[in-house]
Formats: sequence, C-alpha cells, structure tokens
Amino acid sequence: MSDFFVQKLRHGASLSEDDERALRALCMNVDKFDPQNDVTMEGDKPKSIKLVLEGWACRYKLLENGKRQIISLFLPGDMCEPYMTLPQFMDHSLGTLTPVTVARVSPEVIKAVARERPQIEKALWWDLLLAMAMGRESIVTLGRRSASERLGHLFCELHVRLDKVGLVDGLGYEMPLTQSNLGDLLGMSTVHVNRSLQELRAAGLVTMHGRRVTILNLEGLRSTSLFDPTYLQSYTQA
Amino acid sequence: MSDFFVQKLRHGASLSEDDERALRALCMNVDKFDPQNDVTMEGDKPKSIKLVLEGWACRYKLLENGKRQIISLFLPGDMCEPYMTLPQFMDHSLGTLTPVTVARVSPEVIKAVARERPQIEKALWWDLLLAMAMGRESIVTLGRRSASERLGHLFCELHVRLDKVGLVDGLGYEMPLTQSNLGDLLGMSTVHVNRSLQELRAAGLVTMHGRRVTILNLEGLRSTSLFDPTYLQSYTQA
DNA sequence: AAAATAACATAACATATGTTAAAGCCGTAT
DNA sequence: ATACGGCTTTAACATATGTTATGTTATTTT
Repeated sequence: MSDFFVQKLRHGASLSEDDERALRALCMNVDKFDPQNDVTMEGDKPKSIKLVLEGWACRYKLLENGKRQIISLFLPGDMCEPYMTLPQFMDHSLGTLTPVTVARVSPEVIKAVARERPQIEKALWWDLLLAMAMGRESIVTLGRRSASERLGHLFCELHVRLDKVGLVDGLGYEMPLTQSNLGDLLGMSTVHVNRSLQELRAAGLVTMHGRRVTILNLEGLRSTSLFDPTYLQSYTQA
Repeated sequence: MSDFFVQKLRHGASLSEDDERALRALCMNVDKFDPQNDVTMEGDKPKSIKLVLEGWACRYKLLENGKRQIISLFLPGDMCEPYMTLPQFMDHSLGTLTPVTVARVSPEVIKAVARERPQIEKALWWDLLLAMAMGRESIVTLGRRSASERLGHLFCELHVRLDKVGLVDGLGYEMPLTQSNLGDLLGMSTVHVNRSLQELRAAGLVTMHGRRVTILNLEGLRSTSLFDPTYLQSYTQA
C-alpha cells in the first residue's frame, strides 16, 4: 500500500484518522507512466492536479536552443501543483524519470476537502511553502555553488526528503537519476557530472553503485556542500 | 499616491471599488528604509507580511563562503511572502536595493479580507502563482542560459513586470541595480556582468545610461535571450 | 576646489566547465 | 551466446567565466 502522500503531509499538520482517509480518497484516479514520458506537456490546459504516488518525476522546460532544465524533482508523495488554481496552460512540462504512478485530483474536490478539514488545508499550504523553499534553494545552488557542491547539496537534500517518506535505509537510498538527468537538474554537462561525482567519491563523502547512493560522511558532505537544512524546516510547526 | 499594489493585483482578478479600498486599507503600517538595508534578516521570526509600496527590494541568501545570491526582485507593488502562512523563522533575508517604502500587514487581517472578498483571494493567489512561475524561470536562466542571455532575459522580464505597474515609458525604464547587484542576481561576477552588458550594447539590443535601461530592439533582445513571456501569463484569466 | 567614495571599465591571467569523441560496461532481447 | 542500446568513464581540447588588479569616471562630502 503506497501511502507516501499521507506520510509526507503528516509532517505539515497533525492529521486525524478521518483526515487521512479523506486524503486517501483523493487518490482514486490513478495512471501509470513509463520512464521518460510526459505526464503533462507545455501548452496543455490541465484539468487535474497531479500527485506522484510512486516513482520519480520532474518539472522541466526545454529551451529553443535544445537545452533542457529540470526545475524540480517529484519524489513519492509529492504534489505537482498547488491545490488552489490550475494554470490556463502549462508553461512547462511534467515528465517521469522512472515508472511512475500518478493520481489525478480534481481541483474542486481538493478545494472542498481543504475547506472542510482545516488540518488538511494547513498541510497543503505547508507542502506548497516547502516546495517554494526548495525552489529558492535551487536558485542559490545554480547561482552560487560549484559543480561538486551542487551534487553534494542535492544528495543532502534528497537524504532529508526521502527520509520523510521512509525511503532512506541506513546510510543511503535509491537514486534512479542518470548522470544526464543530474546534469539537466544541476545545470551542467554530463561529462562534468561524472568528473564531479568522482571528486566526491575521492573525498570519501559519497558513493554511487548502480541506482544507489551511499553517504559515507554526512557531516563532511553537508559542510563541503554548504548544505544547511534550515530551508526544509522553516515552515514546520513545533 | 503610490498605488502600485492595487494596480498590480488588478491584473490577477477584476476588483470592485470596495475590493480596492479594502486592499488600500491593508497598507496602514508603513516603514521607510534606506538602500542596502535589511527589512528582515535570516533567522528572524516575522510577525507581518511585507509589501513593497515603492522602491526596489530583494530576497537573498548569504552562503558560508561569503557569496551572495539574490533569489528574487521585489518591484513596487510586490508582496514578499504568501498571505496564508508565515515561516517559523526566515531561511533568507529581505533587503532593499533603493530607498524603499514597505507596508507591514498582519496575516490575520489579510486572511480575513481574503475570506470575505473572493476577488481579493483570487488576486492574491494569482500573485503567488506568478511569483512561483518567475522563480521557475530563474532556475532555467541560472541553469541553462549564458551570461548575456541572462542579462537580456532579465531586461525583458523587467520590461513586462514594470509595464504592469505603469513604470515603463516608451522604450525603457528606470533600473536602479548596480552591476554588482546584477551579478548577485544572475549568478555571475561583476566583471563578467560588465563584459556581457557590452556585448548586448554592441549588438544594438540594449543600452544603460546611469539608472536607465533603453531597449533598442525588443524582438531582437527577446529572441537572442530566449525570452518567452508565456510564464508571466499562464495564470492570467481571459 | 579638494578629497573621498562608489560605480564602471579594462586588462592579463587562472580555472572551471563545456564539447566532442571514443572506449568500456552492463542489462536486455533475440 | 550474441548483439544491441543505453549509460558511464576517460581523454584532449575549446571556451566561458572568475580573479585580481588598476585606471577611469561620476557623485557626494567637506
């Protein structure tokens, strides 16, 4: 039973049994997608909010010169859009990185649930504000961090995010991104991703075998990557 | 009478006279700041939402290595935080770039107004979603655009944003950022800002004299900068 | 007017990152 | 088993951007 969505939102507000049932009831319309597929394309007029139940997806944009930038990652439990208002048309695309299960939720239904259940409204706002904080940190990363700092920072962020939905075991986690994906996400070339990954490995901070990331020295990785988890916590209630 | 806030929100929802009065009534508590000052510092526990009535401000973060990244610009009429929830503590700072007039608005008051006046709630959401769209575009800019593309893209975006609040005349607008500010905003060194500015000038696209930007060739600037204004419009209702 | 300050401009040089290409690796399908 | 395709790794080289330093210009202060 994939319950990542509820598991995530518990961090944003304390939910009753009824709240959790109401959240699960939102996830009735489910679609499955293969890797590297578009869930929603730029220009589409979306009719539903997308919710990633399982697998990894992303928000991305293609430039006219052919370059691609991944704007944000969606991990299991992540919502792709704020619950209140859908755009007239998408200014970006949503695509899968692995096999993905998506729930399509009608904005009217989710708005009604939020109106009736204050804790759910609170949790949805928390989710939105957290996504915004992560977006701000991405700007800092892309503007002012070096290539290996970017990679290290990403691994630290994923460690925190995946831990919130129970997908970290011991020192590591499954990380299904290719080096080309990492390049599109961190604004660098595939070759340089490879080089920088080797730097981190040589420094004894992280290793990647296959799809698995193992953090060998969390404190070291955090400090060399200038990772300060504050931005992931500043909206979390005491 | 500086009315930029109302003028901006009109683009997000059609507001009645009463709506506009209610918005103006929010702007009672006003502070003035000198240039290069902090309105709110990282770590602060904010008690009010900040609204830039006049002047230019920004959201920024300082890294441990001393580097600074400006995350977003606030132009006259811009709100610095979403109306619904304030953070437990700031994960970034808000600072002025010019002399700035700020209104401090209590979240309870603004929430109450939004609840009673659906068009205001709609406009506030529109404002938030627009800010998010601009944040996404910043990620694309920092990740995948060259230095001169970044500058050109910024000038195009400012042209659209300032036009919405009546601050564009003819071909240009007042742009009070120093080259060092531009570097912090676009993730590049001051020297390289200067170089890239000269490229744009040499290409006959833009000039800067003093604090004034003049766009000589809007179509040319937009296409060389890969500027597509879609992201500024996708939440605007028909 | 002189001095102080901030911003802008230019140059020479260092370095991080991009580009292209080829080789090795590994899982999957035939 | 073989071949194929995607991913990773490595190398050599090109280039964009950063760094440091100094000069220039404008603006304010005294």
